[in-house]
Formats: sequence, structure tokens, C-alpha cells
Amino acid sequence: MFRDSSGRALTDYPRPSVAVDTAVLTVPDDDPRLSVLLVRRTGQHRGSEWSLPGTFLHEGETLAIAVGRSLREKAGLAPDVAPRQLHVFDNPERDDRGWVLSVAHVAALPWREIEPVLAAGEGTVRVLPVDEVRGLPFGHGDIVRRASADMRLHYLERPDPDGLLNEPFTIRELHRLHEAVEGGLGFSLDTFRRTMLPLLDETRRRSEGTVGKPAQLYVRR
Amino acid sequence: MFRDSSGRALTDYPRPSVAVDTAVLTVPDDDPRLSVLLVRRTGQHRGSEWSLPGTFLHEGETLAIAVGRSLREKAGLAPDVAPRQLHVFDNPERDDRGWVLSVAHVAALPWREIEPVLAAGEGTVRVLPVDEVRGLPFGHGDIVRRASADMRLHYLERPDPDGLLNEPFTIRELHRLHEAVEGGLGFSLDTFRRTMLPLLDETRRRSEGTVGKPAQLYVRR
DNA sequence: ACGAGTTAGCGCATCATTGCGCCAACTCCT
DNA sequence: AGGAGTTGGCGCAATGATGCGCTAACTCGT
Repeated sequence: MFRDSSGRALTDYPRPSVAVDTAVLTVPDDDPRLSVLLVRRTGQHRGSEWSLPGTFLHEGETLAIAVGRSLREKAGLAPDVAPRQLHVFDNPERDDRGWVLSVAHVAALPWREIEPVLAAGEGTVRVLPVDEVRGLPFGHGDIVRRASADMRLHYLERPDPDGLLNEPFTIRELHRLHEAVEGGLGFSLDTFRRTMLPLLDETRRRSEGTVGKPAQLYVRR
Repeated sequence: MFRDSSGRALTDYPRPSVAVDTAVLTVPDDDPRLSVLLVRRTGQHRGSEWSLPGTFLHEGETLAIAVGRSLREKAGLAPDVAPRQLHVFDNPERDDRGWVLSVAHVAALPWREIEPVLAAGEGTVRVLPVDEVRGLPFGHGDIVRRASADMRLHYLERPDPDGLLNEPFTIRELHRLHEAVEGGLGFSLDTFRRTMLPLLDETRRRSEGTVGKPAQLYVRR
């Protein structure tokens, strides 16, 4: 084992606990707004408050693995998400249990993966539009804001990079999703079409059973 | 002290050590290229290799404080930098001393603050253009790449947001700095002037003692 | 002192982007 | 069955961005 010049190992020095907290973002089918998944806390610490799913980092784990585990344990989700790191919250006084660093993450999941766990969760899991989130503990509100901003940037000039939409889709469906992520300030459908078209592949199919002229169906390049 | 349902405190669980590593970026007066500060390691661990300045997080510290301390101890710099977080490197095998998370940071400093410590450092500190950096240990090369990318984005449509230039300055001086940060793919001086002008304040002064027509001097808004 | 060389910065023509209008292609209602 | 209402998607005109050239204002060399 490694020892430094004063004969001590790394574990002889004070170290923080490291936690991960994740804003799982989605757009529900019945409410076209960017929304975040919340879980009701269990256990004696801040019990019964709503918060983002999180957990402590276990030995030998990477942060991404810990995020996956927290979603499985706290929300019943078992997806292969690729969480993106947002920020490390490092205020030593942040957590009243002790010295805890929290690495905030964002992950986007399609509604079809979220919906089942709402029913199965029996009231311990819920989904709320990001701009109706208020009063979360541990500065989780801040995480939601950063997650939304990151998501917006991520979606700005890429067609649904996180695969929230089922393929194939029409330009209009894609536009509606991006408007939801963008949160109102939507740009015109025309401009949107022009920026996204070179990043999409045409399929041979067209939309069926909807009103109006049938639309070309596309897949991501 | 907080104890969980099995009667254990946070400190009864395995925890990683947390380190900070910082890419200090600058543009030397005599070499118009974005460059990074390297320090020669001391002590028995990877002694005498060049690497980014870093340190372990101490108890009660924030990450920004630890970054400041590492720059003071390793490079003799005592600036009030506002380091930006880049990424947490979390591979459990990354450091052969044990389980270490490293939070990578980027900080920009004007050359006038860097130059003195090169002389004072007696060969333990040096500055290298970012695209000549090779073979750094601990994946520090990756940090330099992320830092450069972050810096480019940060400078893309803001006039010298990190204050590398002394005020007041001419548009041309600003343009040269941005070209250095951008790394070659410079855009035309004309377009640059047009995007930056609304973000600058004119002074009453004009440049003196240089060849050509004297230029308007500006300060950041 | 004067011309050659260099830089600043504005005006203008050209090129690219944007949004609007129009027509085509469907569904739904009567 | 046919007209009304919706949606898709292309073309065109207006708007905005881009780069080039010209003139002004200086320094330097002879």
C-alpha cells in the first residue's frame, strides 16, 4: 500500500462522503412540458420529503454506476442511461449528516420507460414540470435548474439526441418535443425543419391515420 | 452525530479521497498560443514528472479553496481566480495510490501574473502550448483538452471574459487574443469587430506610438 | 520633408437566413 | 360525395450577415 513521506496512507486523512443526485428528465405524453422525476424519501433522514433520487458512492463504483443503482433502488428504473455530470456541490455545511460532496447528474428518459414505475411506485414516485418544482431539500432545486439548462443546450441543434421519441417520427413530432424541452421560446417550424433535415434520414414510410397531409417519417442519422 | 438505521455514521463506510487538478491557461506575450502551466512533481510518488498542479481536498474546504491552495503551494501563484469545474474523473483504478476521485478545473490567468513565478520557480514550473502537451500522467492530457474546449466556448462570443488583456485595449489586440484561444480557425477581423462592439465601451483615448492609424481603445462593458 | 508601408474603420455589394404564402394531400363532418 | 378544415412542404421575397475595398491617419526610412 502507498504511504506518503510521513508514513500515512490516503485513508489516514479526512475524506468526504461522495453522493450522486440525478435529475431524470422526460416529457410526458399527456403534458408537453419538460418534467423531472421525484421520489419520496424513506428512512429517518428527511423522511417523507420529495427529492431527487440519489445515493452514496460505494467502494469501487464509478459515478455512472452509482447513478444507475440509485435509479434502480429509489425509483424502480432499470434503464441503461448515460448520465451526464453537471456540477459538484461542495459546500461543507450542505448536508446536516456530515461532510458530503454531491455530484449532480442529468439523464433523459422516454416517457414510455417512466410511466410504468409511476403506477408500480404506489405514490412514492412522481413527475413534475421543471418550472413547478419548489422547495426541494439539499439545493436540489438548483440541480433541476442546471439540468434543464443543460438539456436545452444539448437539444438546441441536435434532433432528439437522447432518444425521447420513438423512431420513426415526423418533423412536427420532433418540433413539439423540442418546444417542450425549450420551454416556450420555440422557434418557427420552418427554421426548425431546415436545421434538422440534414441530420435526419428519410424513411420510405409516411404518417398514416392523422388529419391533414401525410408527413414524411424520419430516423436519426 | 447522525447515525443511520444500522447505527453507523457516514464515516463508517468506505469513502474515496477527493483531489482537485487545475489547468491554468494563459497566452504568453511572446507566443500567441493558448498555453497551460505545468509543475514538476516532488515527493516519491511519480517524482520529477510534469503534471498539472493539484492537491487533495482538506477537511472543511470547498473545491475552489483547494484549487487556490494548490496553485499557491505548487506554483507560487496567489491570484484570486474563479476556477470552473470541468469534470469528475472517477475511474477507481486511475490512481495507483488508492481510490481517488479527481475534480478537474480550468482557470485563466493573464501572462503578467504567470511570468514572475516562472522565474521564481527555478525550473519547477513551465508553460507549454496546449497542443504540444503530451504524455502527462493521470489522464491530465484529457483535462488539458477539456479545459481548452471550455475556454474556446467561453470566449466564443464574449470579449475576453477572463480578463487576460489589460484594459483599455484595441479591437485588434482583442482579436489576436481570441485567435490564440481559438487556435487558428480565426474568423475575420471584420465579423469579430461587429460581434464584440456592442459588448464594449469606448474610451476617450486612442492608441499611441504604434504604426498605422491610431485605434480606438475600449474597455469591457 | 516626402513617399512608402501599415493599420483603422466605415460603406457597399454579395451571399445566406428567415418567415410568409401558396398549393397539395389528406380526414372529418354533413 | 363533396366541402370545410388541417397539416405538410416547397418557393419566393425581404431581411440580416459577410467579406471586400476604399479612404483616412498615422510611423518609418531615406
